[in-house]
Amino acid sequence: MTTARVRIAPSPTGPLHIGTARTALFNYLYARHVGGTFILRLEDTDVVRSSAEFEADILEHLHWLGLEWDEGPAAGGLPERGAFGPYRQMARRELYRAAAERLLADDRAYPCYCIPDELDAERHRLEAAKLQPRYSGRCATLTPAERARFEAQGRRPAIRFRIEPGVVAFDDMVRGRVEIDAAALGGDLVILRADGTPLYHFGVVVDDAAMGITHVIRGEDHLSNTPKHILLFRALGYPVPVFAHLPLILNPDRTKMSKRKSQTAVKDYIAEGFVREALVNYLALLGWSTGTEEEILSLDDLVGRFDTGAIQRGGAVFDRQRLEWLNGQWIRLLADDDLAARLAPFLAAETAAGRTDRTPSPAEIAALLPMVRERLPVLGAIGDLVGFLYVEDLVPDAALLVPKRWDAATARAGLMAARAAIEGAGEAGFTVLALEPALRGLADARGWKAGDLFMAIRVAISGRTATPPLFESMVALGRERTLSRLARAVDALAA
RNA sequence: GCCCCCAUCGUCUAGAGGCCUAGGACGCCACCCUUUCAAGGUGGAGAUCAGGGGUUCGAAUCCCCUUGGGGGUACCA
Repeated sequence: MTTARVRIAPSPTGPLHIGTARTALFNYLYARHVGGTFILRLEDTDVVRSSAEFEADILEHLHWLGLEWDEGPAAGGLPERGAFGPYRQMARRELYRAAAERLLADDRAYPCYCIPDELDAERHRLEAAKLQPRYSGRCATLTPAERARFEAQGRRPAIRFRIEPGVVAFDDMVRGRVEIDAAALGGDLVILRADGTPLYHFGVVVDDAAMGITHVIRGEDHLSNTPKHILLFRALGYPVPVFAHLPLILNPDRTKMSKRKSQTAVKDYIAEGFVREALVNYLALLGWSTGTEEEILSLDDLVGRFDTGAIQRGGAVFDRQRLEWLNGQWIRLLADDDLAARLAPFLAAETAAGRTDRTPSPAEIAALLPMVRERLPVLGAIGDLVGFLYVEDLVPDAALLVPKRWDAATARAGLMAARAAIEGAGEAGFTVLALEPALRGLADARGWKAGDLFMAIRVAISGRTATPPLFESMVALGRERTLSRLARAVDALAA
């Protein structure tokens, strides 16, 4: 056991993002590996973009991934957990206000009456002149009389933190020593808006301190901002946590992964039928490796092997193909009843979408498993694989019914003979074991290649050229329907 | 522009001075297996370790420069 406390602090301004999920995962792995505490905090101070729906999506999917937090807000009917709450920033406004007051009292901060338009204009002027945009400090030295005049005009001040000159250095767990000159920070920093809500940089620091966060593990996009946080921690008299900046997950063009260029919502991966084990496994190995050649690793395996020293420094391109491969691996490892249960909603969705006429029962799904398990890169592929079993009317394409080496007449004769053989074999002969030798024997007797006969039958019963194994498929379809589909295919070829 | 970070096969990575004629995985290509599709098996192509200087008996590994890429630079997070 250690007293390490780490957190994931998402903003509910969008559905759970793959990048947030990965950061959450690394925090979780670190916490569990060292026996520390994993905390969830919602940074909902961007009132305009935040929503309850997004918050629910984030919580639901972190939970879905298995990243259970030890402390976090009340949600979904469950009570708040942890002694450091509340865990939503909008409920902590008094803390920020009080912290800002302290900085004001110490003259480490001052009220700023500049209005956004003025600041924008100023910034654009500097950018146009190829100069570093930075706050002029115009309000840094206002006299009480000047402040009173602004107040009299009805201006409500934001609070700015004074950035003192000097070099800020820290030892990052993944990058080593990082030094940044405070002069590069853009001047005095707004920490509180006029309406009293904190800006990100301030909220994080006040909360991380108040919640006793010991290790801040986050994306590299925060690296340059870290000195601001360190300065704030110091000004407030708080201990500075240890930082670890993770490499970014990248679009194929190597820019920061974005909704615009990649599929970023975890829920969209779930909808396609990626399983949590694969997503977790894949995300963990994006930017980190065990140093061994193991690659199929459960969440528990990952916890046991996690080591911040092995975290990669360069960004990692998100490779969907590799994710799919891992997903297939995990699907193969699932227990029968587990896989069946996860498949059920996808089969129901096929019916809901009108692609099938009915949804198989749990018993039917269980029977399907051996023939589909190794053919599913994602659970959502189940419809394409077995949908033909659950449609009423199947009209096969006459052209597909004729195998490459055959002509239509042969196909018709083959299907008629096959139907007769199957019908003649009766109920007792309609098993996987009996069907194969019967139909193979038929092909031999007629001088056909078994594969051609099988292909014609396959298309007749399924409408497709790629299906699960034929005899299993026929049995799953049932004798009556197999016979009628064969008859129908014969008719289709006669026309 | 300025600041910071990064740099091994297309992609994810192993490699922490000699074990590297650079290993594995995904993807790709063959072949095997095979009733199709998968899965599986075997093999192959694929990286002058971004380039250039050093240091060293010896460098993918250490240092410097260059180049390239990324991130940051808000009263967004």
